[in-house]
Amino acid sequence: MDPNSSLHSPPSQACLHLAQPCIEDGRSLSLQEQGRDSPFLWRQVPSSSIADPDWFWDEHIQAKRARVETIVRGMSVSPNPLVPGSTPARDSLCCPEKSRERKRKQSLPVQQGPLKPGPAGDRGSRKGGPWVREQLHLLKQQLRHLQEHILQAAGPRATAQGPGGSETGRGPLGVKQRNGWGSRPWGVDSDQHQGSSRGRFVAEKHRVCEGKTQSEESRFLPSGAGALLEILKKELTGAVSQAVDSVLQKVLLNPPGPLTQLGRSFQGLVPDGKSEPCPPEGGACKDPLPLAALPTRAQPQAGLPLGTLSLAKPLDPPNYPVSPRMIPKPYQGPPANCPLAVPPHSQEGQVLTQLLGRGPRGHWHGSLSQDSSPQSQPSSEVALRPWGAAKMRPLALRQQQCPWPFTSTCLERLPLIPSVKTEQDGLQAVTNALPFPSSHIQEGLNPGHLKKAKLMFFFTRYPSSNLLKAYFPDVQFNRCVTSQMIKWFSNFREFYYIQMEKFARQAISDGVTNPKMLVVLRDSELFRTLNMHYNKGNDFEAPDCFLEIASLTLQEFFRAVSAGKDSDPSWKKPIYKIISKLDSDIPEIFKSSSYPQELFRN
DNA sequence: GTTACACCTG
DNA sequence: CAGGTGTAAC
Repeated sequence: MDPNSSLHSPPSQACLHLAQPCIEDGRSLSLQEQGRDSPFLWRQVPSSSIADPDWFWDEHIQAKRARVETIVRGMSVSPNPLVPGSTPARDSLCCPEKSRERKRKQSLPVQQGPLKPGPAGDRGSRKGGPWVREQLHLLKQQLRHLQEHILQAAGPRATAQGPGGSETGRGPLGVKQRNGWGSRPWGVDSDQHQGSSRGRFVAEKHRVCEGKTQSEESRFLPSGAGALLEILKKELTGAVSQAVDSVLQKVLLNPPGPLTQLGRSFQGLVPDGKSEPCPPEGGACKDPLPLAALPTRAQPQAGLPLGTLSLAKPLDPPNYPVSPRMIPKPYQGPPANCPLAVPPHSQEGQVLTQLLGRGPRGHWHGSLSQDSSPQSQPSSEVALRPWGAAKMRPLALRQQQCPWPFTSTCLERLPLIPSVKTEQDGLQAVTNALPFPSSHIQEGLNPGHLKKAKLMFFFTRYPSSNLLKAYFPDVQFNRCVTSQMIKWFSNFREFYYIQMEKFARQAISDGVTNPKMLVVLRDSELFRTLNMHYNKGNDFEAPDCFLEIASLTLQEFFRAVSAGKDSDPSWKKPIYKIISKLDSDIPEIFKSSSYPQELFRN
C-alpha cells in the first residue's frame, strides 16, 4: 500500500546491527574448484556415437537422452545420508486419535532435533556441502560432455574432431558449461532463475560467449542439421541446467553448509508455475544487502505516533530482498546412505531429492519420488528416506488414513486425494523433465509447513487466512487446515508476547526508565530466544523489520507495565492492536510451495 | 452461526 | 503445539 511509508527508523539500532557474515562465494568458488574430471559417470557414454553419420541424428539424440537419464540414474544411487532410525514410526495407521497423539509428540521432536544448532551440527553441513557441490559438478560435467558429443557428432562434416578437434567445442562450450546453470540459450527461465547472485552474474557473462559459440558451431553444420543441433543442445542443456538450478535452489534455501546467501532471485526457479520474474537487475540478486536500506514496510518507530506508521498489511509485491541469508551453520545432516532401490521413473527427482535430502535438514526436504512415482514401492521409499523413513510413508498409504489429528473434519479431505494425485500425475507428465514437482497440493500440514509458518512470523504476526493461502500454495486449505494454521500463529504470538512481557518486566526491574533504551538487537537475549523459537536451525536470518517490531513491542510492554496498566485485565489489547498493524510484507520466495519445505510428504 | 482471537491447560 | 473455552466482531 504505502511502501514509502516505510520510514526506516534511524533510531533503531537494530537496523544498524547488520554485521552479518557474508559467505557469499564460498560455494561458488568451490564449484569451480571442484575437479572437472569426474569420469565415472561418463564412462557410460559410448564414445562411438560420436562418429555417427548424419542420418543417425535421431538415434543419436535418443542416445543422448538415454545417457542423460543414465547419468541421472547413476547419481541417484550415490551415497545418501543415513540416519539410523531416530524417528519412530510417525503415523499410526489405525487410530486417528492415536495418530494425533503421536504426531503431537513425535513430529515436533523430529523437526526440532536436527534443526537444533550446536556443536553436533557440524557434521551435516560439512558433508552436505561438498557432496552437493560434487553433484553439481557432475551435472555440469555431464552437460559439457553432452555438448561436446553433440559438437563432435556434427564434427565429421566440419573440421576433424580429433583429440584436438574437441577443442572446437570445448573452448567456448567449456566456458559456458563450467557454469552450467548460467547457460540456457533458449532463456526459458534463464533470466529469472539464477540460483545465486553469482549464477546470475555468470549467466550474463556467458550469454556473450554463447552467441559466439553457437555461430562458430553453426558454421560446421548444414543449415538443417545446425538448427537441429541447436535445438538438441538447448533441450539437453535445459534439462540439465534446470536440474542444476533446482538443486541449487534447494540447496541454497536449505544450505547444507556455508554455501551462500541469496536473495529471492531464484524464486522463480521453483517449477510450480508461480515463478515470478526476477526483478530486472539490481537489487534482486545482490543480496547481502544492507538491510537497513530495505524497503521494510511498516517500520515501526519506537515512539512514533502509531498513526504515522504504515499500517499496511497488504501484499504489495515485495521487492524485499528477504535476505534469506543462510547462515552457515553447522548442521548435523543425516549421514549418507546409498539407496539402491530407486523407482525407475523418478530418478531425476530422486537425484535431487537426495541432493536435497542430504541437506542439513533432511527431514525438510523430502523425497519427491512419491510425486513422480505414485506407485513407488514402499520398500524403496523407506530406503530412500533413512532420516525419516517412517515419516515418509508412501503417499498411497498415507492417504488411506487420516494423517492429521483432525479426526472428523479431516475425513472430508479424503475425497480430495484422488484428484490431488491426478493433478500431480498430470503435472508430472507435463513437467517430465523437471527435477521435482513442486506443485502438488497437500491435504494436510506437515512440519515443513510449520517451519515455514514460523519463519513467516518474522514478517507477519497476524496473517489473514487469505495470506496464508497465498503463501502455502501447496496446501489444500479447508476449515481444518486453516484453523490449524491460524492456531499456529496464535501460538507464535502467544510465545512472542510472553517473551516481550517478560523482558519488559525484567527491564523495569533492572531499572530501565527510558523505553527507547530497549532495542532488540540480534545479539540480545530476547532475540535469541525468539529466534530459537521461530527459527531453530537458525537457517534463516530474521529480517531487520522483525527486530524493529520486536523492539517496538518490547517498548510498548515496557510502557504499559511501567504505567501500571497491567492491572487492567485487558491491558495487552492495545499492544496487540498496535502490533497487528505492523505486519510486513512477506517475501515472495515464501510463496514457493517448495520453500523451504519439500518435506517428507512431498 | 461463523470466525478469529486470547487465554489456559496438558 | 493442540485442545478447550470465553469473548467479540461480522
